[in-house]
Amino acid sequence: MSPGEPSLPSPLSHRVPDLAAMELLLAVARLGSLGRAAKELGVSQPAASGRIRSMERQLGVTLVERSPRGSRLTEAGVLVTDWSRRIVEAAEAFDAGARALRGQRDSRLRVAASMTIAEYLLPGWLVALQAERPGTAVSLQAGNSAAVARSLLDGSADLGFVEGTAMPEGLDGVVIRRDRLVVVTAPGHPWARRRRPVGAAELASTPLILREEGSGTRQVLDAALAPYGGLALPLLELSSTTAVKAAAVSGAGPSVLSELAVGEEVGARRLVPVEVDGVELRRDLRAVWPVGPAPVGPGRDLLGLTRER
Amino acid sequence: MSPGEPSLPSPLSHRVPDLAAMELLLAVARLGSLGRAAKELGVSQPAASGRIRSMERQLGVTLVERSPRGSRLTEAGVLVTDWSRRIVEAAEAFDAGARALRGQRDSRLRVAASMTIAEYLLPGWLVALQAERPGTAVSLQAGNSAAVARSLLDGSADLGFVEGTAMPEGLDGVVIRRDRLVVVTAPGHPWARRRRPVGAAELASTPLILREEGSGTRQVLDAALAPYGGLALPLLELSSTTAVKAAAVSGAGPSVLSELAVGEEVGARRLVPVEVDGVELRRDLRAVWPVGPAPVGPGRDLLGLTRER
DNA sequence: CGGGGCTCATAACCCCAGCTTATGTCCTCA
DNA sequence: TGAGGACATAAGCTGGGGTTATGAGCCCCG
Repeated sequence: MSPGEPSLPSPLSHRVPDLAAMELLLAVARLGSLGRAAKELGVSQPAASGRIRSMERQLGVTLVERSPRGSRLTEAGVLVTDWSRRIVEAAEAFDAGARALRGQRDSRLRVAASMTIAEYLLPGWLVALQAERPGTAVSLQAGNSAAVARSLLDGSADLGFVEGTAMPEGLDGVVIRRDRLVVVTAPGHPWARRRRPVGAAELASTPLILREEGSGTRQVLDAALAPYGGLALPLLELSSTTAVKAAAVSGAGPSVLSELAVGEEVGARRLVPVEVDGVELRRDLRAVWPVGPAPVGPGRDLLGLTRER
Repeated sequence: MSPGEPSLPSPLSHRVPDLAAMELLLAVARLGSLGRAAKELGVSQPAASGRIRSMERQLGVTLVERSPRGSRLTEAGVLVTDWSRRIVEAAEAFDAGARALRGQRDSRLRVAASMTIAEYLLPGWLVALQAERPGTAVSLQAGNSAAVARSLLDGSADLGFVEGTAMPEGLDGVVIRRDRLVVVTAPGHPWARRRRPVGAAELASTPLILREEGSGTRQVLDAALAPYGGLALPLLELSSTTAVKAAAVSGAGPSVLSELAVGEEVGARRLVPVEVDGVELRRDLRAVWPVGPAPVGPGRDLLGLTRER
């Protein structure tokens, strides 16, 4: 009952239907019939009927109106179907990523990417690539900028993606996007309610939750704060973006993260962005390849999908 | 093999681990130990170990390094964990929505909302509200503007959300957001490759995939096109946003939809936005309540979460 | 009007994925 | 050297979800 509690009372998966049920519901919505949906998913009609029924029981809401000449979604069914679609689409991104991670050596396109890009952008690109060029096999290797450069130079990757200010030796590339670092706090933190932006000097003198020294994010931050009293002050030093986010959400203090990394959290108000004045916290995201002509074939296709908007 | 094929060869759910496994993986990442993660989710340690192992088998990738003093994620594990988090977060939104849909009559806050808002915005708000005010019971009733107004006036709802140009009789409210309608086509359509924006007259004279007459989207479009040769021309008239999107994705023709509705599709390049010149396709999203003072208590809390940015 | 051809539901059976408990091994630390 | 934590292995049970077979409404058409 105390408001500051972690409050994890729940095995979420017990209250939410599984992916198969959601796929089935989407198929029913699209095809207008349990039987046809069942056939499309390769199960028997009674199985489909039962699955939908148990989903309705679990949710406590009627989803489809069954009639002797087909099934239509109820109003609630339309909502549940749309919410399900979100989950299924996230699952498609997962699948595209996982498939690339499994990474057959004979893939038509071998990609090497920095963690941030592999985490937040690449799965979406892969889904789009799959839609545009079905059957293109892509493999993914994630690592820091140095590892990406190495893979490209020794021929074990065809196309790379890196973030950071400098362009690695021996590579050509293009900027595909600009990333902004944002200062975030838990909603309870005083900075979350501030009217006036936080100044650069104040930011430089406030202990922050940060990635360890040497990370791309940290480098950009240190460079930006150098004119205002030296390097960023660490309150906590953690080794992964996820850990940093978790600490920030739990209210341990303010943090600085890529806007790519905090999109979801900001949307759900688990984190609040804090305006900052007088510091430019931007960095380029680049597609890179060994010095020479730009990639052709599937690499070129993927490259075409990476531009913002 | 033909590129235009529907190409649904797959029961996605067979290739993607289930939610329980993903929750478990997130817990392992956070807690650094299979045993502790198992305890948190209320299962035995061997169950957790087996689950992770079968997820690794399914994905063909090692996710955690097990050692006699704990478990750490591998590089691939970090990626998979992050991709899983996306899905779990979508599932949280689903859960929040479903819970509201189940709608106990004794809920502290009874919300009535138009379909578009209930589909695309409300679940996120409910997740945020839950984070901010744990335990607030919310019920949801979805319908068109008239139904929302009725619910508010007869006292069966406390707070409403509607889209559209006019403010319903007998209600007070505030604009919480502006929605833009966008013209979209499948990537293969000629408009997707156009350099010059489509003109208003051209839009008015092109048959479009549309919601049925009387829908909010249709009204805005008709009003905007009135000066340029009358009402919008229907190529197909469908009864749900989902059906319209599906038709547009399949390449049946251009369509006009809320940018809320097409965000995912545009991100994954299943749909391409087409620039339009000379038409203002905007509408207001409003929070509404019976004439009188603005809501207090949980209604006020929710209202505070609905402002953009 | 009577018979396909849809729809969905019910019934009876079956199987295996995944859980539990009990125990073993390995490492670390006091 | 012994206690404690973390993971693995083994054996046994259970039930959710699948299957086939069949029945019952509704529609249309000859």
